[in-house]
Amino acid sequence: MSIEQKSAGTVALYQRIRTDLETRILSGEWPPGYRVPFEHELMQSYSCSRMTVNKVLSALAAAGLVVRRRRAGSFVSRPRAQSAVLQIPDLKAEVEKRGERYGYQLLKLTKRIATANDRARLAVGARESVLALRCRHDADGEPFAIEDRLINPQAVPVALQQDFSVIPPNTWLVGQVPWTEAEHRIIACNAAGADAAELKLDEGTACLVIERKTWRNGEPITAVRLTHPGHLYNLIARFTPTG
Amino acid sequence: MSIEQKSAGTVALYQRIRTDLETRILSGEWPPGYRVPFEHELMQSYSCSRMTVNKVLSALAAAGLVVRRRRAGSFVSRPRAQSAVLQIPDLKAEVEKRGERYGYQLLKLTKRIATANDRARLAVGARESVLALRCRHDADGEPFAIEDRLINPQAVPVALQQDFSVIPPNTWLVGQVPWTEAEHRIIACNAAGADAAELKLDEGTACLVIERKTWRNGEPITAVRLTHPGHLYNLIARFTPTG
DNA sequence: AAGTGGTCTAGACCACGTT
DNA sequence: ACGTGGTCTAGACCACTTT
Repeated sequence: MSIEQKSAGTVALYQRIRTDLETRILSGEWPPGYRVPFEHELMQSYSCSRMTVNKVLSALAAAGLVVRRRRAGSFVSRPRAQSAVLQIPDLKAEVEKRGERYGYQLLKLTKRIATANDRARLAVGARESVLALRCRHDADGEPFAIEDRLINPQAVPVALQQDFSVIPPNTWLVGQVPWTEAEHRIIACNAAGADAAELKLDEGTACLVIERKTWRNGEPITAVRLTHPGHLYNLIARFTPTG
Repeated sequence: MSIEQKSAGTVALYQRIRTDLETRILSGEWPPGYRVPFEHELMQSYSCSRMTVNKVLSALAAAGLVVRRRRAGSFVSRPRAQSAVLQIPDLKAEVEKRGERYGYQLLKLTKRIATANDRARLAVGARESVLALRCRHDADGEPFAIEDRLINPQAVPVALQQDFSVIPPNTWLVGQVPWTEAEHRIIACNAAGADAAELKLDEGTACLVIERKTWRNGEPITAVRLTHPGHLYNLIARFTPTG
C-alpha cells in the first residue's frame, strides 16, 4: 500500500485538520453545542487513521474548543474566559457588555504593495500586498478607540472580499481566522495629530496604545494598533506564579 | 501477546509518565538545560511504545516545560516562559539586563494605621497597620519609575525589620515572599504633581501606570503602583489561544 | 446492547540538525 | 551520515454512557 504521510505539503495533516475544524468553530459555522463529526466520520472525510483525528480532537478539547463525551460525541463548547490582557478582545462585545451603545466607522481602507513601514509592522514579502484599514470605535457616541490595522491577504484571502464598512475588522477576524500566536505591546503615549482629533481629545492627553500582532503557525495574519483614551480604558490581568 | 494497556490502575500510562517527568523537572532534579532521556530510552524505562512517550514529550513541549530539538534531544527549558505582563518584574534586574546602571532611592517610609484610602488599595482590617513606601528607580541616572507601595505587616512581619533604604522593596519581596495570586491593572495617565516632579517629566507627559496587588491564599500581601515615563517603558505579552 | 471516546502498540517514512 | 524527533497507520482492547 502507499503510505502518503506528510509527503505532500510541508504542513502536517493533523494541523490541516485542526485548522479546518477550528475555522468552522470560530466562524460560527459550528455553533456552541454543535456535535462535531465522530472520529470515524472524520477518518473517512480526511482519509486518515483514527489516531490522527483523535489527536486533533484531543487537542481541541485541551484547548477548550470542544467537549468530548463518551458514547455521545464531541461538542463545540462555550468560549472560555481568559485574562483580559491575554485576550484578543472584540471591542463591540466589550462595549455592549458594559451596557453602552457601540458605534463603528471605517475611516480609510487601502490595498497597497507593502511599504517599508508596513513590512516593519507585518513581516510580509517584499512585493506583496497588504490591506490597510483605519477605523474608529465609539461607546455611547464617544470615541473609544482608533484602530490602525494591516491585514496580510496572503494569510486571509477572504479579507479582500469583505465589506469592512459595517463589520469592524477585529470582530470579523476574531470569528474568522484561527490564530496560534499573538503578541501585545502596551504603551502609554500622548495623543497627537489625527489620533487626537479623531478621538476628540486635547493634544497631549494620555492614551493607552495596544499593538498586537497575530500569527498562524508563524505566518503573520494581522498587525493592529489600538489607541484608547487613557481615561476610558484599562487593562486587567489576574495571574498566578505558575501561569 | 498480552496487550496490558490501562487495565491496571485507572490512570493512563502516559499520564503517569507525564506526572513523573513533570515532578523531576519542577523539583529541580532535572534543572534547566538538562537533557531529558531520549524517546527510545523512555520506551525502555517504561516498557511502552514510542507513541506513548512521544505523546508525553509533545505535551510537555506544548506546556513549555521542555524544548525539543531534532537530533539533539529534549531539554528542560528555561524559566517558565511567562509573558512579561504576567510577571512580577524585578526592576533592578530589568534595568541591568538592558545594560544600564540601576539606581534606587527611598523617598519615604511610614508605618501607620490603615486609612480608608489604604484599605481601598490593600484590603486589611480596620485598625491594622500598614507599611507605606515611596521610592524612585533610575536607569543610567534617569528616573525610570516611581513606586508607591503598601505592605501588609500581618502577612509579612519581617518587612518591619527590613531596611529598605538600600534594597528596593520589590526586589526584596520578589525573593522573600511566596505569593499565590496577583492582579495587574494597566493604565495610561498624564504625569502630574509629585510624580511629574520626581520623574523629572513635564506636566502632562504620558505615563504607563501598573497597579499590582498580590495575595497569598487570599491574604493581601502588598499593593503597588508603579508609574513609568511612557517613553521609557512598554509591556510585552506573548500568548496563544489556549493560554 | 451498542457505539463512542480513551488508550495503546509495533511498526513505518520523512525532515532536519548535529556531527 | 546518522540519529533524533515529527508524523502517520491499521489495527486492538477497554471503560463508559446513552439508548
